[in-house]
Amino acid sequence: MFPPLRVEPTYRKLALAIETRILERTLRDGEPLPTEAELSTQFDVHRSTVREALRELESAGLVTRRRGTKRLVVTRPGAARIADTVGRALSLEDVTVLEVWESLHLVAPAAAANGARRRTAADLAAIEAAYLRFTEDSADTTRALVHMLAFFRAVTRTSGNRVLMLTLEPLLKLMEPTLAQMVAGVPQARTRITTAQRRILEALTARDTEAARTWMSRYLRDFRRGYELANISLDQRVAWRSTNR
Amino acid sequence: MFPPLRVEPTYRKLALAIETRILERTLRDGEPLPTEAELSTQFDVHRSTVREALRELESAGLVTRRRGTKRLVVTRPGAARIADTVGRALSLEDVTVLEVWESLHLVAPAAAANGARRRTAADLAAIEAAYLRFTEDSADTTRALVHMLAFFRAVTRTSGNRVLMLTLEPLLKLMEPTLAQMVAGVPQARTRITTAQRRILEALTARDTEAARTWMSRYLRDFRRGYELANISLDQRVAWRSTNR
DNA sequence: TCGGGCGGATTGTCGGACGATAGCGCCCTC
DNA sequence: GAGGGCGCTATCGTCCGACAATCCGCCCGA
Repeated sequence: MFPPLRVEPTYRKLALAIETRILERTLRDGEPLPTEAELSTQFDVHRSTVREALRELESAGLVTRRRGTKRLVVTRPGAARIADTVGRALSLEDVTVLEVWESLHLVAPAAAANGARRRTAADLAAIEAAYLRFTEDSADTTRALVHMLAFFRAVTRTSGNRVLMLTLEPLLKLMEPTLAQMVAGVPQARTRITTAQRRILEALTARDTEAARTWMSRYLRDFRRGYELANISLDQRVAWRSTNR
Repeated sequence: MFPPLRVEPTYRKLALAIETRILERTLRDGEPLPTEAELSTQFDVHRSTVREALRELESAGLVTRRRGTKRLVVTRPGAARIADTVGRALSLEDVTVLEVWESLHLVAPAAAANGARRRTAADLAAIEAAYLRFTEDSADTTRALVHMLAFFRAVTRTSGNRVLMLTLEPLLKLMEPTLAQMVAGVPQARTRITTAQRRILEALTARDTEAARTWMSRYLRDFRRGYELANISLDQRVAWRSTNR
């Protein structure tokens, strides 16, 4: 009968106001935010209130502070931020490695198939670069992982679908710990990874949609085999370490 | 050579400390957070600093205030929160409707196929409920949309994969505005939606994996047709309105 | 022209204050 | 004994003001 009559605290209204300006591009990516004092006088609230609003925006990744600088700058929440947010949420839901693997197995082959049609020469170069880096620098597990993830990203980028790219990020982040365990624990892993990556690269080069899908799928299925060999249970919850960005 | 030597402000360290306690389940879902004063004395910082940290956690959805209540309560960032965060990020990337549709067309059929194997009687009941609500209460476009989204959610839930469920949310949220436009603008949309939903329901009931996948896929392809009929360009950027939760 | 130093601007944190109200217990009534 | 109203107190929201640290831009001198 009557409207819900909910009063939002000032800091929230303020955060929303600034967020709106960012969303509608009045404040654009890269622009510095007005100073706290300025916002304080413009909105006629105390600086403490402004600061609470800013912390909210900062945590949302809409504004960030460049390293060793003072002013806040308008930013788009990048892949890393999203991976963090979603990953944290998923880990709080006690999601299992299997669920993440399934999702990756859904996204990556489709992205590869899509990419086989649209890939440009530059895309291929990026993928090949990641592939080569893996072959040359996979002795250290941590570094090997970096290159593997880069390969996934490069392949997914060929799909030209930014939603998929964003979706991929949390999955990679959540897979990383167990993947590292697997690579470290299975001697033949590196060879098999190299082979699969090469096949995928070849398929993309040849614009062979189905081969790209198939090899990506096999690549991921191989991970599962690796997990078994390394005695990693797929039913365990995903690991999560807070990134102290 | 030397460590990066980065000093984090106190409010960030504080936020991280509390976040860690939540992540490791020392503070559990539903529990009330200590009062600001308590945190202030425990960590020996000023209350303003505590409040800045709390705003960060609040914005991350790790703590929330129940309606008309004072204390903050530990929460898991739910689907709505994630949809919000990811949706906002995607809209800032100027993602197109096509990209979202493609992603949905990737996730939903796979979820349905998966669900055809695992669905329980309760799952079916939930899907049927959504289906019936749509058939009975779709005159108003807004309400029709609610039921359509509920159908998607119910079907995806049968997959038993919470990653997929979480992935789905932002997609639905981003599709909603154009979907509404389409349903409002295409007379035969409601009939076709009803048919497709029924087929999907039947396939899930019969545990027919491929039929479930196929019909979900057709259902979504029909959306595209509807977009054309309603003269909605797939290349337009997704709409976004800030949810003032 | 370029390096370096100086001063102002801006952020991070603090101490404290005060009104509004949610939460809780007390007491009163039936 | 149960239920409901009332008032107290704890807690939040917001504000005022202060001060140190440090980043930034300007100006000066070599």
